[in-house]
Amino acid sequence: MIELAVLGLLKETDLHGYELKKRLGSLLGRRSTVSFGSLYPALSRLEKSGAVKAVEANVEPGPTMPMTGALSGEVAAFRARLTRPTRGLRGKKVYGITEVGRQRLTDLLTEETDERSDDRVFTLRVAFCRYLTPGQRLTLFKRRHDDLCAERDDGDDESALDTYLRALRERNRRAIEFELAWLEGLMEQERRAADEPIGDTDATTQESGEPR
Amino acid sequence: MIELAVLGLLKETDLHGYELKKRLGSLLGRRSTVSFGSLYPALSRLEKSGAVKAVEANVEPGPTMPMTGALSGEVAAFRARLTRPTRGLRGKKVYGITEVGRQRLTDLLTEETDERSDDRVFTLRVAFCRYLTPGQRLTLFKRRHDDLCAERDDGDDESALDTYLRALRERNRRAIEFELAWLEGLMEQERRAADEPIGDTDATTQESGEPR
DNA sequence: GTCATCATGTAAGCCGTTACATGATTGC
DNA sequence: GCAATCATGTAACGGCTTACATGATGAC
Repeated sequence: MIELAVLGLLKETDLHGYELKKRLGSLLGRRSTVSFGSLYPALSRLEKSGAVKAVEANVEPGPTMPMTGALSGEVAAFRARLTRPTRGLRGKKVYGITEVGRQRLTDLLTEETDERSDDRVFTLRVAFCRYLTPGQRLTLFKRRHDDLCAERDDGDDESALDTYLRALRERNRRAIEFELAWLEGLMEQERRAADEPIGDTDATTQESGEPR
Repeated sequence: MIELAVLGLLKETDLHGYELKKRLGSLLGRRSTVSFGSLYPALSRLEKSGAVKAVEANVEPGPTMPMTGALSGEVAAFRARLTRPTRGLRGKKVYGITEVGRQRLTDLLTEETDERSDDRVFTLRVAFCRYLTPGQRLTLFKRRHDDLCAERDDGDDESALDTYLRALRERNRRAIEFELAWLEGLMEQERRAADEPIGDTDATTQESGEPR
């Protein structure tokens, strides 16, 4: 789950941990944001497994001090030797995704998961599904659709429930119905896109990962 | 979360672990059902803390064999000595809630929780809110309402999202709106019930826990 | 007599959290 | 110089899962 989130965000652009957490927060909403205590260890794991690597912080030389003459080069080299090589000016450690990471991301996005694996995983998959092919997207939506149908057609006891249990059932039923309709919209859109393969509406996202 | 579920179910009637799991499954739907590996240890913890205790399995003597004469009593006593006292005929260990447990349940139902504590906790609270006073119920609903409002009024960036991120935002916004309406219905109902204190619609559930 | 189901439990491990510790940079 | 924010990390722990081990009962 956290790996999926990190790789998905890093595929778009290089980022450091702190920024990663902020983006994750705005992606998932205040509820269900990850903590530093799980984010940093996750980054270490991903680095160890070769899915991401620390990259030179891309400091645009724009508003840097003019740095008069030959000495400035020496100073920069000295500072570079002091701080660890992949740390930016403010101790930042910027990560980028690798080829291994890209492959891993695709796996995480398409892998078949155990029916009731956290809604957040599905949400993240949709959030990053622009990195999938139309066919893979359809599969993703279809699987969710089937799961929801199974849940809907499941517990219809209706056996003497009190007011609140009935209210809960009703809420659940309608929430499922709503998401099914939403999914059907997405699937329809996907099929339409497949039908007109020339003037597609969203060509920019296809393989847009800038190769570093 | 699991404690809340167990205590809530046991308040209605004594149950053994296996049955508890089944009821929990139908209460929460196939997604998010708990496993034995967490249920049994949870029961042990609750027993250790005095919130539940093993009770004599209430075997209705209905379809028991006639048991001729004085010997049958001896046999029954022998079997009772063999199996541990609180185990039923089939190795079942039936639990009942204690006074401590009832207090703990009320705490778990009314306790203020950290904004984003699993939706399942809220669902369980509603499922068992018949054990609360109308005022406590209103508080429960109101808090949820406020949390959802905060989430809704939160991230409205709208800054160049792709199709899928926009779809996700829209789904989220509408799901929140829907649940807010649902909550408002529940709150209205609660207030109406408070206004007509005589001919209330659901009197049976008020303090219906049979004292063992 | 054997298979499915009922029933309870333990062990290992994953994934995440909170709390703590540290330090750099910016704004006042 | 001090506080707020940015930034990274570690340690301890919680809660839940899977996989495993065990055994009773009922149906056929």
